[in-house]
Amino acid sequence: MNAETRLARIETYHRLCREHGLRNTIQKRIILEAVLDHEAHPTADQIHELVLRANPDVSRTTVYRALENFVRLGLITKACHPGKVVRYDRRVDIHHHLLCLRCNRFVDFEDHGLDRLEIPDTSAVGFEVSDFSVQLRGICRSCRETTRREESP
Amino acid sequence: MNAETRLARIETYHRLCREHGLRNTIQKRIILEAVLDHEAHPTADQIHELVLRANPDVSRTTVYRALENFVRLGLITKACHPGKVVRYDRRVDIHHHLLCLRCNRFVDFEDHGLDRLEIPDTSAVGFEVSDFSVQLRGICRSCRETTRREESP
DNA sequence: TTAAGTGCAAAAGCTTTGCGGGTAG
DNA sequence: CTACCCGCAAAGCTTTTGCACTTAA
Repeated sequence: MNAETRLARIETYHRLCREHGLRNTIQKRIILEAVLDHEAHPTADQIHELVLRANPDVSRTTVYRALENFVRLGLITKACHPGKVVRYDRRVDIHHHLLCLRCNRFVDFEDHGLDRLEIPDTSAVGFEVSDFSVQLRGICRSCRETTRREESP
Repeated sequence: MNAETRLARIETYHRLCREHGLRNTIQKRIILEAVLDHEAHPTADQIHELVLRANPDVSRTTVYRALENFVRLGLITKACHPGKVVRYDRRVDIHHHLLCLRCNRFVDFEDHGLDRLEIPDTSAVGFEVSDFSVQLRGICRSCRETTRREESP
């Protein structure tokens, strides 16, 4: 995430705090920065670990609370994946994902063709769609290489 | 799920058991049928509840083990969603999802236009894509109605 | 016969909650 | 000042594991 986008997001955070009567505490600020600096799709606990480097006194509970807060404000999102632990995502714009069916690796994938996908009519089911994302499933490079090595030893 | 598809899946299960040297036990059979009969995206615990109706002696542990087994065999899949609990899906064919950003409702969505999406080139990242799915995010009917009621009381 | 599968109990891991005290606005 | 927020400890869920016993093939 480039410095400009990062700064803009932090400004948005301050604005949303003012608008919603929320407090801008040291802890929340550190937690937000930790998510923004994490490229992958971190769990609350992974964020907590990062946060501890900046301030060893921030509790796990506060991290859980702040992250849910940020999601509600639309500052970050939750990643949609098949695992059993919540993962957060600093990205709020349209992007897509690759999922490895063997090792569950879950990474971002950029493609302008996919971005231009035409959203179908969902009025029949009463849904008002605002956003979408394509998930591509398959086998990642390292898993394919592992398979090849096993098959021809 | 129509009776024909259901039967075919159970036959596939028997074939996969033979091919992999796995046993066809009463428990696994009941658990498989419970997933096939569940239209939504059930958790392991929801499946366990259903299973208990058919046989009150099947343990939760066995349900967890069997479901992971079925996923590995490709008999069922795991649903990709933002929650903190694993959800299973009896569907293994191409289909799409609607996610309500307010209440987290997560439902299937059929659209042949989306089915024909052209899979982009992922060779640069080393992924071999076999499958895809589109997730449409927005607000569901009942959440929109709740909002409207709150705004104009 | 024998390796896969099962149930139980216990452990492990993730997330939320209640509460007393702290602090930003 | 006061409403929001914090840290702690404890509870609440979900999921996995070790082990002795059972059973399908």
